[in-house]
Amino acid sequence: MEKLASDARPTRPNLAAVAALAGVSVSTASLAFSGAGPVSAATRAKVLAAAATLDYDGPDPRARSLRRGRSGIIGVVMEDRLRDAFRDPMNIALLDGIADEAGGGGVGLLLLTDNGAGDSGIAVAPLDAVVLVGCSRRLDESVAILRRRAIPMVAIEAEHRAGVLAIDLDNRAGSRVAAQHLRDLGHTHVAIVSLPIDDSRRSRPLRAEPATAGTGFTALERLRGARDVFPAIGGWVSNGSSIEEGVAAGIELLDHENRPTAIIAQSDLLAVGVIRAAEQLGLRIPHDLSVIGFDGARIDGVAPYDLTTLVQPAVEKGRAAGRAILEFLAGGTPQAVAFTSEFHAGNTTAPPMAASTRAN
Amino acid sequence: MEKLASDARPTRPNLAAVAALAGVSVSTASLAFSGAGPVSAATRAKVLAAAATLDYDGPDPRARSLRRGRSGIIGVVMEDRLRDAFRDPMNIALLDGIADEAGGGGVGLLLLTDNGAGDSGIAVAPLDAVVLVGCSRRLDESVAILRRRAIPMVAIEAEHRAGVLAIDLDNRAGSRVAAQHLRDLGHTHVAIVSLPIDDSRRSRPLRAEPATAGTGFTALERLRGARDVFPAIGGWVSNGSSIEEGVAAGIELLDHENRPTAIIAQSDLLAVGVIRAAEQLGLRIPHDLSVIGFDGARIDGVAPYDLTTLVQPAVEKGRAAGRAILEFLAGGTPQAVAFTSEFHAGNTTAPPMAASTRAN
DNA sequence: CTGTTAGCGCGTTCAC
DNA sequence: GTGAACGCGCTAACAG
Repeated sequence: MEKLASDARPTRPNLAAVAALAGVSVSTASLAFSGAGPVSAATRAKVLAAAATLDYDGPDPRARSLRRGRSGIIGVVMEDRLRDAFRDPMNIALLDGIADEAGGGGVGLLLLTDNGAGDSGIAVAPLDAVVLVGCSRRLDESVAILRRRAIPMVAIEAEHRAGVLAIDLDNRAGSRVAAQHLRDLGHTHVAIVSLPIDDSRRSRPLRAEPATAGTGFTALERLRGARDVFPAIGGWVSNGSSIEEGVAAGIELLDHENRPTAIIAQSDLLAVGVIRAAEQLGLRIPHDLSVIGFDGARIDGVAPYDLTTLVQPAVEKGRAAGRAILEFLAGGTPQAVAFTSEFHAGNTTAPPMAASTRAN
Repeated sequence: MEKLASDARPTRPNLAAVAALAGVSVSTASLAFSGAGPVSAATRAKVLAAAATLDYDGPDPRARSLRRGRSGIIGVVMEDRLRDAFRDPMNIALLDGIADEAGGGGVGLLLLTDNGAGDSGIAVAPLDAVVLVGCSRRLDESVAILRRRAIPMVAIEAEHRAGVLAIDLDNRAGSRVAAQHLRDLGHTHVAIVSLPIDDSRRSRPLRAEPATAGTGFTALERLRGARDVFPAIGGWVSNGSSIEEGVAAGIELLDHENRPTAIIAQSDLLAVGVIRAAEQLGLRIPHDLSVIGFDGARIDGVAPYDLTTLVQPAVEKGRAAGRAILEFLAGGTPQAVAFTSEFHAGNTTAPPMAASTRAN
């Protein structure tokens, strides 16, 4: 009795129901929807009509993905909280590049954050492939899981790992160019404002220690580049790429007697913040202080300055990641890619003021 | 023969294999992983050991999601390209709020863009629920599909639709407050810089036409609010919420004799752009021009101004959406939510200069 | 061109 | 506590 009563379908119609109503077999109905095989126009029409009658609109994505072994979902893993990650325009450009290249044809980007704690969803999401965005060793466990699952991985600017395709940027060489530029101008007292270099996420002075371990791979590489030229360079460790952090760092570094004549900021956002701080302190750019950034973000609000910086191809990095993933999914074996940043000479750097003219 | 040869498993181990090796049944093994049922500690240990031996690490997400009818994925649909959507800090705050509330426990946010063309992935992604972010009628078809699939939908600031839970903001009332503020100060010649109001995505003058149709629901609501106070208000339609667009609009509206004494910008980013444009033209804020924004984005780079604006609870909107979705998924029927924006009196508005003092 | 048959890998009834 | 069997909804082989 109950069974008969519940015959009024409280459940979504399935392909079998449609096929039955259309008077064809399930496989035929399946082909009619996927369009992957030879189906006569008449049959397809019948199937579609039956589907319309039943309010059925295509195969269930979950069953489809089980059967095909593909979900159409690409995971994008970041270590930060979303709000922090998206504050940095480089990450947005990256995402955009990935979406540009791999986002068509029914694949979506699944945003995942993973701080190594384990509840990241990485282990339970139906992923076809993964892009690791600047991910540190904290994620080793997640990476191991994905590797066992044979899910292709691409890492953008991260330490190289077996089984993870690397998309790199010449962070060290670029920073070296920046530092050399300052040295060539005659600067000797130079400080750096770095991106976060470890988990602590505390804004603090940057000592001369090597800081080998740590999570901020990009930050460490850029630091190494600067130290290739100024081995003992110190400065300030920010806790994120933002103008605010740059201002704070700038105040710390500049608001005393023995201030540096030039500052290398590890991102353009930080550089803009440093410039703001300098202005607040009454310093003129570039006469009293040279500032150089990194990224080429073309941030609104730098005006009237044209920031000297290293322009990196952020969108292209994303595109390369997207292409690599498509190639993986097509069964190929994409090659690692290394991008280079390009020095842009703006008007925020100049020779240090001579001591004579310096005193006011 | 072939079958025996291929016995060396080239395929990922599955639960059955693990169970066999552990000498237990599949259901027991399943329970050992999900922890959902009573399993003795000894048995679980055996299962886990077998899993480790086989390099098996937990149920296949695809099969799991078919069986349970849940994928753990929440779709976030935006109409824009990602790069445009993420340029607006409000959208980022929104995402963050959603992730905050619904992002724990193995669910991720799937970014989908849909321009109504149909290849959005919305139809094929294994979604548990969807958040529509400011989506227009162009997405009606996608919405219909989701509705037939009985996938819960939440829409943030969109025209109300049957079967879609609304999370609203008092855009009209807020804009009315802004406009009234200017009127109270004595302004009569006021212009507006609006967000995009249709598909054309062309920056252009805003005529006095009502512009009823169109995709920009939020923009139209805010426009209506302004017209509640200044019925014939005109201005400029931007093609996105950015400082650059604000500058362009500002130049258009201000660089001639008969310029307005106040400008209502539909976003803080636009407002900052307008301020920049005004500065470029040698106008002082707020003496020569009053500017009022919307959002309360606290944009880096407004200094030294404290922008007069309407502060909206963007993160809270996201949180509400996330909570609503969780409630839907728990079988409940969440209620629509309407948020209100709050007027913040900064220092970018003032009475219009008297004619006598005006002519420098 | 179309129908039949077997699973994909798992969770969940039931019994024992 | 544990085991056996069934089916989620679909698609990939093959057979006709």
